[in-house]
Amino acid sequence: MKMMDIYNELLEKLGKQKWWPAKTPFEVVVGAILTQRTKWENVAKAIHELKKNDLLSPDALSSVDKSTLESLIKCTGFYKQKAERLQAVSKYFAKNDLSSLAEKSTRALRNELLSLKGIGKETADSILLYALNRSKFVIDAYTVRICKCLGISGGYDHLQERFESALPKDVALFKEFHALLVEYGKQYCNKNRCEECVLKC
DNA sequence: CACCAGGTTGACC
DNA sequence: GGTCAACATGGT
Repeated sequence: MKMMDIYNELLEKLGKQKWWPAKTPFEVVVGAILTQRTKWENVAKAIHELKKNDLLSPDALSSVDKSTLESLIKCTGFYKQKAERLQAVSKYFAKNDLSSLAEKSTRALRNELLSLKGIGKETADSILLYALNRSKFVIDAYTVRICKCLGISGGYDHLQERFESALPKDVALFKEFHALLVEYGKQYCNKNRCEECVLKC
């Protein structure tokens, strides 16, 4: 099955997902950290709390009292390390505004993001794709599961290379495809009901 | 009560 | 190179 066929199957079944649900690039960054191993529903609550307290900017978030931040994001779990990571990442985005980031290569940006504590490959690529509009394909746990069902095995780098080399370098396509994989995974790839899979796994 | 959720890290082999 | 527990809350 070709990558584009998989995309079209998912799109037909689920419709456009229109990710990422965020108003600003920095909101994507915050969401990307908070959603690690956490349901989006809880992340949305936390982001709402941050907005209510005018903390959804790099300057505000990096200078807010840490225990205050912890209490606001508690519902996302791992709240102590996430508070620390959010502040480290906020300092980076306070120092490097969007126009200065726009001048860097995707490779350089990715390495800088990966050097920050709390940003691994998936979070870095989510930020690159959904906040900075770079054509990096995001691989998550659902993508790995679905690919395994389809007979495509391998780790993060291998799968990412498979998607990126098989697809046109279209940012909108990358965004929608990843969103579809996650949504499909949530609905059909929970351990007990693989049989409803339209991908014939 | 057990298990999972849009991962990352550091320790250990 | 790979594997593994720890991180913590909230929902089913």
